[in-house]
Amino acid sequence: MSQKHWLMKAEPDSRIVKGKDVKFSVDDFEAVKTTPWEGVRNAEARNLMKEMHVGDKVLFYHSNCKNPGITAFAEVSKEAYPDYTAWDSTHPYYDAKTDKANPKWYMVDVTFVSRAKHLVPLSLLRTIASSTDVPEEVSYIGEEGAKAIKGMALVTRGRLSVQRVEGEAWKVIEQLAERGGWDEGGPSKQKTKAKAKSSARGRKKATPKRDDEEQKEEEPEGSEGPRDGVAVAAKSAQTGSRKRTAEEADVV
DNA sequence: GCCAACGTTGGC
DNA sequence: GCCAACGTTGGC
Repeated sequence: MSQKHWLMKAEPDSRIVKGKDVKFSVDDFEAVKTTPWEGVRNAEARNLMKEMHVGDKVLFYHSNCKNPGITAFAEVSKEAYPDYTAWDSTHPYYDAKTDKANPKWYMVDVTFVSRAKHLVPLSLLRTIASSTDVPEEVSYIGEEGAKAIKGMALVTRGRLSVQRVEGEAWKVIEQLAERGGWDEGGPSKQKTKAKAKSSARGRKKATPKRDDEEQKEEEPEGSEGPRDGVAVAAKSAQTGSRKRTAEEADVV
């Protein structure tokens, strides 16, 4: 398998951008199952999406929230195609500088696969990355595993919203998500509050919307509508990019 | 094409 | 809500 691995960020908390809520949590994701990863407005993140193939595996990451970390596993279900939200002036990530004849921004479709049994917090990954010895509570990942974590873009360059993940690191994340072992009630914690959110009025976000108006049946409230989740990605998307690196930037 | 100013991401 | 890191923009 030439299958590759990736990590994509989304924001689980409500945040209104241009009148629309860009929230897209793991609950939203699980509810819609498949979503266009709209809104990425960063060249490097966009280039990485263009490299994706159907079946590639994706780590779903909660960003800009109380307990940032990996919350689910997903996979690419449609290869890169133009991100039509760039031409929608009402969209939070409208880009007036692009035109349909020459698409600048692209997105892929991503499909939910499963939840991480244990949310794998960024704080844990950082701890592993900064420790000379493998933290005892996750000793099962071994030194090699710890080494793989140290090389993750998530740890070495936080701001990229779409990142490549090496096979070794993927395996370690799987182990961590499956076995846990650290104090999940710690600094931020996440565990228990799991459900309840998505149900909140069923907002899903990005469904199959196309630019006309999608089907958002409910929600009369107007602007801050529920869906659009992926925008998150978008936002963060603009972050990362290359500056000094170029290491993974070779993407182009 | 360098670099300072500015804007944004996103952890804490 | 603060602010550090870092990407982007634009003057020169």
